[in-house]
Amino acid sequence: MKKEDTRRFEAQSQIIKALAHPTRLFIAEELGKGERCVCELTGMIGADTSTVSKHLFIMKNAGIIECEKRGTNMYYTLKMKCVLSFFSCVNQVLQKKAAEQLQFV
Amino acid sequence: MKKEDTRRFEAQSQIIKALAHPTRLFIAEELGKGERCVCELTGMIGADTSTVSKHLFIMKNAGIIECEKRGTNMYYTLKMKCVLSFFSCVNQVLQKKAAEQLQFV
DNA sequence: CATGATTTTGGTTATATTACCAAATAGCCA
DNA sequence: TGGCTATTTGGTAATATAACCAAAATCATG
Repeated sequence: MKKEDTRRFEAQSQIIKALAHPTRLFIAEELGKGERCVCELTGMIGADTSTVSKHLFIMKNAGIIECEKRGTNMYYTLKMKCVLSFFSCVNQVLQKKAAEQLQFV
Repeated sequence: MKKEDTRRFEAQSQIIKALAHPTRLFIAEELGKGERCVCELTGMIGADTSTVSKHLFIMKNAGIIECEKRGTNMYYTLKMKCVLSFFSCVNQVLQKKAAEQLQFV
């Protein structure tokens, strides 16, 4: 593999990693519905605020979401809506796995 | 977040994690072109055979690829072609990031 | 300015991931 | 069978992730 390809795959994997966590998938799906502040997300997720804040940082850093401060609140929005298209494929994989499991019953 | 949602997001993230590594992205892209045996992939990747084998296991376990043994070789194929659609979105994110970087020069 | 609310940052610990080496396994063929 | 090739599995060490708590930073408001 060429060095330039390695860099490309590293950059790509950084973005995919930014989605590869249950909490971050939830955030992506939730922000797909509209903007949310950290406290709203924290309430829904049920983790420490600092934990949620760090998840948001990872996603923002990857370029998936963006934020805007209004008052004391930080509002996050989904910048790259296309990541929502991941879900349909992922669910296809899950369905296929489930169907295959059934064959062995 | 409900318990059942948590399980769903965990299952989804397991699949996305199976793609969230440079080597595994390479494998996905390569298998998108056709079946490959472990030794072919190992040659292209330039890592230990056991390392590549473990990457393949993770992807197979996630339901993304499947394999078939012929002789002493194990041939892997991309089972869920839809994962290739991830790339287009990921590249959009990368392009947008690159474009934004340029603004600050 | 002091207070309270929201968010981020720093620090620590626990867990997960990854790479490599060595050894085991499986299949082919002389 | 014995040896050769391809692949997987087990073990270990290094690194990366992730959770929580505490503390700092930011902003509105009395």
